[in-house]
Amino acid sequence: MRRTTLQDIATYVGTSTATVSRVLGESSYPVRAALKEQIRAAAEQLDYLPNQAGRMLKTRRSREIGVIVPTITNPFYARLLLGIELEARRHGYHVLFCDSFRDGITERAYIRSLIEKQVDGLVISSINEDPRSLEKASRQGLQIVAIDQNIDSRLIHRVGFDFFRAGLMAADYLASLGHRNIVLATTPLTRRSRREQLEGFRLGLSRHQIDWTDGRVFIADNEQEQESLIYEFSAGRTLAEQVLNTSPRPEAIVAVNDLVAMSLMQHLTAAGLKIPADLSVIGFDNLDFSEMVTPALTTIEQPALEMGRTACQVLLSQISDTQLNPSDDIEVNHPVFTARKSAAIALTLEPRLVVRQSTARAVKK
Amino acid sequence: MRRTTLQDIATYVGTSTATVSRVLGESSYPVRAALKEQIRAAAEQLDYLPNQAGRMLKTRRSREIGVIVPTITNPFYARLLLGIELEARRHGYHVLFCDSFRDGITERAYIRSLIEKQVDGLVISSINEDPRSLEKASRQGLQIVAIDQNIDSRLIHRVGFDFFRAGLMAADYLASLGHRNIVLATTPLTRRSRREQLEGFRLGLSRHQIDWTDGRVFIADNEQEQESLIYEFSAGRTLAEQVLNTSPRPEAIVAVNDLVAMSLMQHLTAAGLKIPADLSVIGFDNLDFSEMVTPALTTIEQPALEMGRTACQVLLSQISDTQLNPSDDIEVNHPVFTARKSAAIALTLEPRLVVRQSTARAVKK
DNA sequence: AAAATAGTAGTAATCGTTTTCTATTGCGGA
DNA sequence: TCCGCAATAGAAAACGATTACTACTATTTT
Repeated sequence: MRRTTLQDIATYVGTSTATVSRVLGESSYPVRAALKEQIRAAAEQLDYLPNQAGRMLKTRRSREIGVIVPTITNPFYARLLLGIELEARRHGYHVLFCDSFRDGITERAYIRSLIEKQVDGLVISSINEDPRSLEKASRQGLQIVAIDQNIDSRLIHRVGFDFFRAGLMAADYLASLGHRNIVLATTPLTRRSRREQLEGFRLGLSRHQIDWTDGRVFIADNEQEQESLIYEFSAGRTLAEQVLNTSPRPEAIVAVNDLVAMSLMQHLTAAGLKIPADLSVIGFDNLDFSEMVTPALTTIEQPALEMGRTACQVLLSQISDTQLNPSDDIEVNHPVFTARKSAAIALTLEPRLVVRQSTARAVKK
Repeated sequence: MRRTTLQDIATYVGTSTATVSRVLGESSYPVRAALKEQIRAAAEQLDYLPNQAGRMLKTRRSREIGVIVPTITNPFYARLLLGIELEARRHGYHVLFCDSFRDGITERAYIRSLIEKQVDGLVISSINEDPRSLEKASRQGLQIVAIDQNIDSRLIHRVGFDFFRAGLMAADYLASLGHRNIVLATTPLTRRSRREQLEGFRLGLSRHQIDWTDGRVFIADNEQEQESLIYEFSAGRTLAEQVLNTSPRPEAIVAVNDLVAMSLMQHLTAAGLKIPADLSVIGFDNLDFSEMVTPALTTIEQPALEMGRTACQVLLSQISDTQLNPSDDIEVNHPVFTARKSAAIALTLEPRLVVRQSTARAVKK
């Protein structure tokens, strides 16, 4: 049951571990062709698989990156993870996956644990506003890319999304359809991205001379509820109630993301409202599911897969940078990308409006 | 930038690595209380985090388990992964996540790579029918739990689902609503689970004296298409076309899973059919999304979260079994569970019918 | 009073790699 | 003929943790 080691092969062939390592590790160090063959054959014969723990200890690289997301049951993050994984695999890296379950303590424990595992880098959608725990990790030599959020720190790289512009676009679009009584329905504004979205939303309204009042933002405060594993679905229900209890009833709703939008529509429809005739709804993300619901959801796309890919590219480019390994350069496919030595990289992806059936022109009164 | 090691702490305090290791590792070996304190303080001071590579090499355990699924963008697998992770975390284990992208080669490469990483165990929803690559891994000392499928092997543990019974229930339910022209719409029958589902479906029909013909099974053969990352959505479109081109048109459809069902409904509705008035549809899985679509989907629940949890419990129980570590016994919450030494464990979860709005009584003619 | 034992700490071996030395050839050029 | 260098290979020293030994006290036990 003991696994085959380099030593086993060396003994089997009658050579030393040094030579075996050189052959199997494709080193440029010269070894007699015949011996090479013998060693390869023996490795095959004995089902040799290198023990990464040993290699890792010596080389100080694990070829693993950690990924921390708030909830994998949100398809947005599932897709993000896929993008990261696809790119990681392309470069021979593995993904250590962690679901923080939207809990700061769990998140910090994971960061710590990932450092112990010697991951070469970390992609995180952090739920902590405070960058200190990340900066500490960064000072331990860990390369970090924050994703889907904006963190202020010279140590942390960022692949973000223009939430402000997204909020602006949503408000602008609804206003341009003639709606005036437009509201924002959101989960608590604990993440900066949500606050930016709100600011964009406000600017959008003001551009159309729509007055701001605090009544324009509905917040679901059932962050803790676990009745559905997708907590946005509970939030959507709560928000639907709030909307129904408000008079005059809003004509158009900007939902903080597609999941909330879907749930909102479900409950509003159940209460007898016709969407988009009675009420327009717009979401953010453009999940695969958003065109499966009825009516198909109008939304602002946030390209999860591309975001994951890009984040991973940035991370790997920085890792090979740090480790001075010029052999395999990682190319980052982003126009704005410029690798500056020892400065945090920040990329921003642009929102795109996807019009479907959940929004309609305001009816003239 | 160099990380703190045990040696650094030892030097700092003026003691040996042995003592430091004993203190920080909470060993039962006695160490003077004062010294203990000093060491702990120094560890804190120097931001010490143990290097798992070193530990792993010596202890031969990584406290990592690998998870391989076919596509994380399918919420069923996302949820399964969550269940596994939740349970793993509870026991101090980490998850190395791998998406095989429904590709056998990739899957095998991952298995190999996971062994190299010294994972203590593996949970896999394998897309390879042939258990040999898994058995080989098992012979390398890896504990393996196959999930969401049935694999024939004395070496591989299983946490499955009664697909046969599920297929039976679906057929039975539709027939009991008075439908006679019932069909099965599925992706290719490359997985055993699908074939079992089909067999259950056949038996269900025969119990209601409904004749079998090959025309009762529709297969979408666009497994390769990547137009949507959720390939079931393309499959659903293809199947919808097949259904629309068939005459007489089926009265009721059993879809191979909820994703296919959703897509089917979307395209059939787009073609002008009313569901469930013109046609009943039933799915499998009971995704969170299945009640968000219109009409809300009737389906047979396959409890993904519980399945993930159970699989992880089984795996961990076997790991601590192998490693003769009786300290932390893992409890498997399943009635049928019996830990038999050196025999594969097999658990089966039972299907449950969830009735919603996509199915209705047949209209009398 | 001698011997066994509990408490405490350090030395050194070990896990499986990689890599730096050190050594031994044989060969071409001076 | 001698020197330097390329080709080839093994010995041994890392990497950072754990742990089996060894060793020295200070008690207990007999």
